[in-house]
Amino acid sequence: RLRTWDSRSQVHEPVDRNFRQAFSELDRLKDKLALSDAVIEKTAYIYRKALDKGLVRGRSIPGLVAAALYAACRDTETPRTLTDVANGINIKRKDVARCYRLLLRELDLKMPVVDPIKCVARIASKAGLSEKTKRKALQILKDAAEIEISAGKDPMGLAAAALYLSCVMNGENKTQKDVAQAAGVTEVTIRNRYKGLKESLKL
Amino acid sequence: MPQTKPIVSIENVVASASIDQRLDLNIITQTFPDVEYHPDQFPGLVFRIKSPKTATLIFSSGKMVCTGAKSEEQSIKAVRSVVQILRKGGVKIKKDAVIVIQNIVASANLGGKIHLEQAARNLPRSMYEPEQFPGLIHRMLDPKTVILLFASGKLVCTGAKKESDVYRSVHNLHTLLEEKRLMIYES
DNA sequence: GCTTTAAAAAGTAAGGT
DNA sequence: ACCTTACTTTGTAAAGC
Repeated sequence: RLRTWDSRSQVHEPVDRNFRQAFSELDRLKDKLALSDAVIEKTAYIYRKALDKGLVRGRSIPGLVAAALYAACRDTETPRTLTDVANGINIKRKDVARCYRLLLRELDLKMPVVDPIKCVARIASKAGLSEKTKRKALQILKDAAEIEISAGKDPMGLAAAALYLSCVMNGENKTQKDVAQAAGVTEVTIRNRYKGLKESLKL
Repeated sequence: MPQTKPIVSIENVVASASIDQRLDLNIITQTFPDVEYHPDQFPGLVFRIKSPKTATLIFSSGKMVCTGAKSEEQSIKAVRSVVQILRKGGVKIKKDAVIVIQNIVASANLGGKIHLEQAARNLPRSMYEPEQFPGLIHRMLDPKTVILLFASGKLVCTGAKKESDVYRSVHNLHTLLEEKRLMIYES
């Protein structure tokens, strides 16, 4: 396993030193972000393709490793945000996002769109919400997807709003601020999505 | 073929120009008090004119970049105007500027909503990342342009070198969306 | 890669009242 | 809650770090 790592460029190039350094960081991240072996292997596969395409030339290796890792999470629908990966590797979120889009463009990768339903569990546990509230939020999001209110909206904001709406309906005492903080979005976004969900789903 | 006629507006035209002679930007700065010139920050001097409303970057090499015009014609008119104003201010410019349109940005409305998520899966060379940006980014090969497509059916087309490229791009995408049944009409 | 210019789309964000 | 301002994305040239 992980033989992919060893079958790249010559061991004496500066690029290779950075390469090893970047991947020792990936090992740290594996624990920090609780990543599976499958995700790590997929990261290796994607990074290898980027190397073969010459995408690493003149670019920061950590940035591309982070982007490959994020792409692997997306491809396997592992709920890790761009911010999680960026914070873990200690790079700006904007840089990881730019490298990620470069990988999609140059390697012709097609990723499943982030599903707000898969964001619910994380937000709910961070905010300490009940199972009942979580269940109702999932149903709200399923209904929302069918009416296509989700198009163009941040999945995290939608999931947070569905959970907040669910709290209100279940009488669970959580503030917008609690949910917003757990989801990493602002109260304003929750308010806007909440309004949209209530109106379009007539709840 | 498309069921609706898209409404297209040219929003910004970028042109490069050269008067093939060096310029002293410090003298221009003294002559025209409204220009912005901070060589530490950027080598170009910013020269704004009210009509056509544009901002032209002037470099010591005599090359320029004009941005903000609403058409190819206005962009060319703006560059000529800048050169004329410089001459009136005492700057000796021998040749007329050689102007090349480099980029045209336009907005358009296809007149119907879009199944964005399906479009992301069915349109080649497209990416849709709602956590990063609300629009789907589509790279068209001919004309070679990039279109930012939104769920509302509105879009932004950029990268065109001619106004006709804009209309062709919008028509091509509109036709493609209809063929793949990604448009939702009647609102 | 960055710096600066312009403009649109729609979403998100931040600050003030 | 509002409003305003500002940032995200796309493309493009310019000279220089």
